Amino acid sequence: MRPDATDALFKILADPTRRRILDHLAEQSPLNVTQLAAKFPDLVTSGISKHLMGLRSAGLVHATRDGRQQIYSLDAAAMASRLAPWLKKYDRFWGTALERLRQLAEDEEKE
Amino acid sequence: MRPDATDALFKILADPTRRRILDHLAEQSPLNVTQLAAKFPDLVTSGISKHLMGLRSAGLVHATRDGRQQIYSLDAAAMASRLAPWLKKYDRFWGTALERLRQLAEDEEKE
DNA sequence: ATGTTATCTTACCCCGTGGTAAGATAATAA
DNA sequence: TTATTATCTTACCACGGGGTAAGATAACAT
Repeated sequence: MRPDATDALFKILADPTRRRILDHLAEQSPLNVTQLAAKFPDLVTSGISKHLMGLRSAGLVHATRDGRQQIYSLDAAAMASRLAPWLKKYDRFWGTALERLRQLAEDEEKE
Repeated sequence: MRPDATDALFKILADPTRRRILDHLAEQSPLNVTQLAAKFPDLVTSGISKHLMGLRSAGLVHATRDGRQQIYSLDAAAMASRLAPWLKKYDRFWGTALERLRQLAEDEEKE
């Protein structure tokens, strides 16, 4: 009943805008708040900042300060380790799915 | 802006009760609605039914009818294939994380 | 046929939260 | 110092959605 770490992770990942922020940071890191906000023309900077605060307190990104700017980077290792316990529950089923995933990645590389 | 398949997936996975339903179905399938509802003493059957309908329309579980009972099973292959496109975006980062995941699974088997 | 059981449907409440706007804070510039 | 820029904070609104309760359906029992 009381929310655990996995609950917090999926709650954070539930929002499309936050996942898109992660996508952008995966493609290019680091970025400051205004650079990220520029990628979302129909959103306002404070909203992006709020999402980033959430992502940071969830530990999926980390921020360093340069002057007055907060510079965000993806923490992919943290993402993987937060996700692992949940994925592990279904190992029994998608042991083959991981193979398939690896295959997808290899197919991608060939293009 | 318009929601895509990944948005729908994470929206469905966002709710802790729905993930727990998936957990139960991973542990034991198939189960009918009342059997599943019995696992959630502080929730009412109609709520569980509603969640199951959501999971079914998201394609993560499938239901067969036996008399007047709807019998639900986990569709782990579907889960994996829905999750793969998103996971694939981060392959570059957690190529090693997949190894780590496999390692976790192997450690589990030893116990 | 009626009664009963299992599930779905509908309507409703209410809390959480994404989004915005405006003010506060902090750091650079002049 | 003052002005400006970048970010955070706060307050607020509005919508979505989880949860419940009660009614509707459908299938079996008698």
